[in-house]
Amino acid sequence: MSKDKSAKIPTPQAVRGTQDMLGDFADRFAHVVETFERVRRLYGYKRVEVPVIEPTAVFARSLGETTDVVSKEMYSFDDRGGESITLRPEFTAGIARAYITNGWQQFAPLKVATHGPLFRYERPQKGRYRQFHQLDAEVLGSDSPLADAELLVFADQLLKELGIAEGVTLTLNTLGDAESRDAWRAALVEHFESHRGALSEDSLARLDKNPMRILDSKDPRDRPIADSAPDIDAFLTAEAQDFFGAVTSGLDAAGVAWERNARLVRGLDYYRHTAFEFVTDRLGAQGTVLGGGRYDGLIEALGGPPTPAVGWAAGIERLAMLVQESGSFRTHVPDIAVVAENIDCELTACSLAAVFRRSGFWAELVATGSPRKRFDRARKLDPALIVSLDVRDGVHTRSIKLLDERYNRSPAAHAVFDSFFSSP
RNA sequence: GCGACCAUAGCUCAGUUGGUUAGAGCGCCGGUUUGUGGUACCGGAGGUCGCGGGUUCGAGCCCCGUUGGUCGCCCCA
Repeated sequence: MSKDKSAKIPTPQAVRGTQDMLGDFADRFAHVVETFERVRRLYGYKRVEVPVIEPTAVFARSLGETTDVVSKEMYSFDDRGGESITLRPEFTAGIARAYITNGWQQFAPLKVATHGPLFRYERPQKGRYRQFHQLDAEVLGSDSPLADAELLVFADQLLKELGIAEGVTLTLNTLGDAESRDAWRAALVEHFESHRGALSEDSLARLDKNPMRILDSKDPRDRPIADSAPDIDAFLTAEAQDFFGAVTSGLDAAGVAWERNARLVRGLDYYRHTAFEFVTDRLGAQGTVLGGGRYDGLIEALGGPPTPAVGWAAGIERLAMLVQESGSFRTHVPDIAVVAENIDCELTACSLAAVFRRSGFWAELVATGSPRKRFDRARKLDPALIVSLDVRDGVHTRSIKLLDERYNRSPAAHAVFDSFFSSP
């Protein structure tokens, strides 16, 4: 063997913006997914699975004119057949594609839910990763405002059951129908053009590319101009007004609190009517916990029949961080620690631990290292019950002690323990 | 793509105006307290000070570059 340290094999690093999860955080992550799976069933959302990879066209089409996003922020590559493939940066486009190519129109209106990894080539920061994970819920083929309302009530219940609704606000806006939206957009452009000289450099660029985005600019120079810009309300058609009214009435009827945010916009043209975000100030610059809206124009943009649809997505990592902060999720600890305090007890302890496990208890066996320190190490596992096996002066001893008074399976564990030592 | 801050033991960090052999706590391993106990004490293993250059008699410390991380901007489907 070489003693030359320079010959040491370098360990490859994790890909930038990806993360490894262990223990508590991974448990919280799973808890978020499990809660989502439970609640979506209460609302009758079918489970749907779509590929992680799609032809690049699926996302390029759905993202339309925002060329920066398509060209710079997607993980795309050519496969061996020369086809351009993209790792999904969102769920909606893939689900819309599946809806069209599988003829799921026959099930409309179709309520579906899924979760899994997504990929975006962005600069990592708090709550923002290159591989991240989302929960997703969509209703395809319904033009009813009650579909929007139900989707939001679902989201609200999810956050409440996760115990993180405190400090999270549902902010809501309408983008109107195509006619309303176009009229509003034109009025905004006119307003911003008239204040062109006072806008920030960033917003001047937005004025050409995506003028509605000036409304939520963070630059203090833009705020007065953005705040004095016209709201969409004056441009809403009667139908659009009724639609928004029906959504908010549905929310009120279901007891879901909401706030109007007339500055909440969506950059893409296929978004219509409802736009919403559940926001918090506890996640740094990434304040959106769950967001979505109605995208009546998307499926048509992908070459399908005109199909109204509405949906939302939520970042699992962000939800897991909020779960951590709220302390609403208890760390998993073992039911029982079985300690062999003497070498002659190790096999018995091993056998007893196996019996506990077969009886449905999470049992940890502590039978290595210094015998004198095993009990202390077992205590540090924070089990509900602790079982000690020892040999004192040649006599085998055993004890089982309850450490967590709230633990309700203690009698069952005692029964297993007694039975183990009374059987021949 | 832009900016700020950071990088020392497995983890969290200290390390003075640049000055002998780089430290602590936690964790890990072993031993002692012949004990129903999360204690205390003793000992041990573990470090290319992110990497590469430079300045200097001398660099963990100063300078340049680089890589990575964090946070923010842009973007946000």
